[in-house]
Amino acid sequence: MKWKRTHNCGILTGKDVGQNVILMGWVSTRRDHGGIIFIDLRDRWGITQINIRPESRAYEEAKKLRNEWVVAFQGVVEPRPAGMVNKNLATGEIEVLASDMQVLNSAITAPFNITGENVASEDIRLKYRYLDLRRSEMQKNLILRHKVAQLVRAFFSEHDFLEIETPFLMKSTPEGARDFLVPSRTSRGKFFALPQSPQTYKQLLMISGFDRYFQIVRCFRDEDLRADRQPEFTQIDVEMSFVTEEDIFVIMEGLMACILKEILDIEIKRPIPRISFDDAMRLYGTDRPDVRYGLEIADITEIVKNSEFKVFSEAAKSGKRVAGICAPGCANYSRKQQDDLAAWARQRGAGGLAAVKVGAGLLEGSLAKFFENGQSQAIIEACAAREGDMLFFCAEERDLSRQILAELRGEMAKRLKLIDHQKMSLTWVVDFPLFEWSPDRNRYVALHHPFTSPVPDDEDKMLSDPGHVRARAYDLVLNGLEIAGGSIRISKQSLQQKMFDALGISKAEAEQKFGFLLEALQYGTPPHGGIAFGFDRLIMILAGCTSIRDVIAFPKTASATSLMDGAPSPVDVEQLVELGLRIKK
RNA sequence: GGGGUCGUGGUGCAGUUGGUUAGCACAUCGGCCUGUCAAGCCGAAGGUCGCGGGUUCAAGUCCCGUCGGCCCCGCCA
Repeated sequence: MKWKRTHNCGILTGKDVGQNVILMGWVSTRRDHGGIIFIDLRDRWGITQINIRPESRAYEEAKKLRNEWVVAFQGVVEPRPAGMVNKNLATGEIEVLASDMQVLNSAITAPFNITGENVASEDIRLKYRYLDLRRSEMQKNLILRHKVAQLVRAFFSEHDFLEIETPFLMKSTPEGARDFLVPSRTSRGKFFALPQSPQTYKQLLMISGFDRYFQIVRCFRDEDLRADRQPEFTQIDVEMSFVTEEDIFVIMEGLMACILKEILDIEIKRPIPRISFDDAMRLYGTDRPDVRYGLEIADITEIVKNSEFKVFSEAAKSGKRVAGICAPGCANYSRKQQDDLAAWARQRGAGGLAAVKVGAGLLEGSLAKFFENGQSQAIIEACAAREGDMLFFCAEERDLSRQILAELRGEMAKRLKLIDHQKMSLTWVVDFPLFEWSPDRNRYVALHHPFTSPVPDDEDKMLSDPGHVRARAYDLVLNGLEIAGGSIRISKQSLQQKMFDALGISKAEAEQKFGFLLEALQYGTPPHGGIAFGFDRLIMILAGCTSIRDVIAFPKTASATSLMDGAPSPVDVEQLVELGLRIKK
């Protein structure tokens, strides 16, 4: 490389006209007119049009240029002729009239188009991820990711937080997700685990006195993948001492306000609304409600218990819930549309889906005759329905009812185009249960994690009535996606021990697995709590993507492999021998 | 572990109820062209339809299996 670059490809504008410049980048497109040749030269800052005329010293060489070759151009910034300005380009007012050129590297033909429409399928993109990342969309996403990371660091730093790194090689702990294990060479037969989150470390940092900690940190969970779940992902991890929920909410609301303002220029209203877990489940059927639209669930079990409509009354009497949503203005739904929706619900495990039209103050249609006027009116009132609406009900066990209606809400919102995609709706979900019954393990498990503090009033129920103990836990939900979750932690050793008891973890096991924490808690632990954001998910939403793979530079496939480098892969026998491992056939 | 869906030249797609030489766009190569910006025009090369088996006179098209991508359930404190 004989030359030194003077400018990047996204910066030159009309005010630079006349300057002699040297640009370097990739050939994005070439337009060879036989005489004049145009090259769109691309780097991560943008695209600049290079104009190569037959009289230029670069001309003969430029005829050989192909897409994705790496080249340097020397030339003068010139204004484009009248009417030739490209408004789609930041540099569209100018072009560089090339006087000389150097090919820095040629390129073989790319396996897919890097510029233009015609986006390759995802497996090809993943195999050639380094080329996929040249596409402007991917560049935009990773630049956005960087910007948010910097905002987060600046925000926390300004609020007196310290970024402290914690180990990736740690002790495997029970509970929670499956660990990724790393065999130890020096302690043969023993294993490290990669952190599912730095949970215990950040609590220990609080004990150490590092009040106000944060970290943008990789976490690892060996569980099956989803569009919003990767085996390694990034959290914004936060912990504070001498705080209550309110202190944490205030800081996190400040962070979200800052990010949404800086990135999307959206002002959010603070405080962010809160909803209890119970209310969320009752009104939305899920603990992460999308509140960009209404369509709240109405429970009419008690109203229809004594109705003539056997499907409802018998279900109600047998303990099932009869509940539904009101679809505004859908009274004109055809028989076929109703049947399709019922089939859709049956596919999800429902027995069926009853559709009832709302007329002037009374229900209408084939089911209406089963309800007395009083019942009819009560149903309309419970659903806050108006004439011209359509009510959809199912009669199922509580959990299935919630699950189906939660999905139905989403489906109807989509069909009725009730979702404002510009909108960012944040909600705190609070008052989670501390425990959840696990039929698999035949015991209660921690809904959040075993270090979550119970609500003080409920402490005495931890062993006698675990199902009704509330947790000092909270989630932050953005447009129906959980983007953060946290809690006030247990800071007393005795309460932590009680927690393990309630979880059916023996003294011996607790000592073996969490002994270090139980011991540490006795050395003067401040009350503390925190939260962790799913950084990838947050970026995904801000970028308007539907998969976190699109905001991660080198993601894994749904089966947790890397198509680019072929990981995971077999290793040499020698490596296994060193570790004292043998592969079972 | 289960369910769904996709798999056709380098890439993205089309291929009717199974039936003559598998189409189109972009990319590639060659030619023409001095103002384009997804340049244009002319021409060429390139696929046996993920893989294996089966049904049939005949399969890209039907069936079974298998591999891979994606989505969902389980799982994810």
